[in-house]
Amino acid sequence: MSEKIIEAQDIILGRVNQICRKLGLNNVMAQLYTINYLNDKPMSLDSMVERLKISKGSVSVNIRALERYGAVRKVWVKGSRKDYYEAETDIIRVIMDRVKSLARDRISEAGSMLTVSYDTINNGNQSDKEEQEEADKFRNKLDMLKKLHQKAQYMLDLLNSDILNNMLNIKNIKGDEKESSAANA
Amino acid sequence: MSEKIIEAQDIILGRVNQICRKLGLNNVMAQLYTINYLNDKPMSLDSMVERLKISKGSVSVNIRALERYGAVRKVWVKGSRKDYYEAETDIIRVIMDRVKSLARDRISEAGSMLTVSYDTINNGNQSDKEEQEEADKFRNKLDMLKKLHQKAQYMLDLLNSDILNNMLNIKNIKGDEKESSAANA
DNA sequence: TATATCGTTTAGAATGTTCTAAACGATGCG
DNA sequence: CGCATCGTTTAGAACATTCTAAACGATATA
Repeated sequence: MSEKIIEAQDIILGRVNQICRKLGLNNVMAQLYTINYLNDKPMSLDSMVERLKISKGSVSVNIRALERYGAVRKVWVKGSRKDYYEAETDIIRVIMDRVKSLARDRISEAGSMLTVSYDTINNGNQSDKEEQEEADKFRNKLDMLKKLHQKAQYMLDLLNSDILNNMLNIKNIKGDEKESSAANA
Repeated sequence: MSEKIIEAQDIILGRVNQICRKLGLNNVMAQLYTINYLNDKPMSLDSMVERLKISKGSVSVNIRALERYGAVRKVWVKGSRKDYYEAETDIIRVIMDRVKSLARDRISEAGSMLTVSYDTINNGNQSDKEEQEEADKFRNKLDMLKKLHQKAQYMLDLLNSDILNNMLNIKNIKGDEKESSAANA
């Protein structure tokens, strides 16, 4: 690969690194995805090691995580018994799938948490009037959280709906200069 | 505060901790926000220290970060010269503001990154035909990223639009049992 | 079967982060 | 003033993570 291309790619890799730092994401995974996305040919583990200058063990672990998330695919290359990978080019889908998966788990966990917390506060035999008042106020807070929980569930349903997905796919972007139909070669 | 309430709150605090672990968020900030949200009265630094069993320095730093993000407010309490805080109860707004702020910065940075990468690849005088072909393929990838960048900008505009915000506020939740008007005491 | 070439696993080093205790500066109050 | 009570800052300890090199196991090939 030419020096110019490597230089231009490294600019992107550097930015990816910064983004991961800021957002608390796994840098190796992000960079692995990036080079697979930018490269035209499927890449072997060794070529990724060479490209990013990291250990093979790290590549092995993180590329499989990417595969699990549907971000890269293992592809067969004739005449080689190495593993080759290529990136799923629909980045938005990759991200949305991950976000939805995380959100679904969190919402589910929050639901059972609320149940347990309700039970705990209700199983008390408050003799004191002061304490009873406190408990009522806390129950009000739990009710607010319950509403929030339902709203989160609603938002997740929205993410899963066709409406949003169609918007993200079909909607033409301002300044697209009539080349959208010619671009899908 | 009664034991029952503390127990019920701790269930929530435990879950908050797990969520932070999974999503790579700052646990102290999240727990500080949580107790301020759950408590009816504004809290002093000392009461937060006592409640979460963490150092005052940590509370000091993190509560100010929360204040900067608009998640808590400093409030005046008569007859005390301590600082008291109370939580902004519109959690969705707090989260959305933070997400939008992060997204805006990342999108802006990505834009300049693409410019630099374009410049780098274009400033080469490719004599080799092979290299020129490689460069063209790479430019195609950059074009794809440019499209993605525009789409991200479009999504951010959508987040800032009234449409989405109205949906999140007005839309009644399924199973709301006609109590929505009576609830805002 | 012996050997070479893969990908995977893992112990421990290197690195980052998060927390606390103590020092510090500021401010109110007698 | 001098003391007491705040919130803030910081050096370093405690903790968690990420990475690597090397050992390992599996598989193809001769």
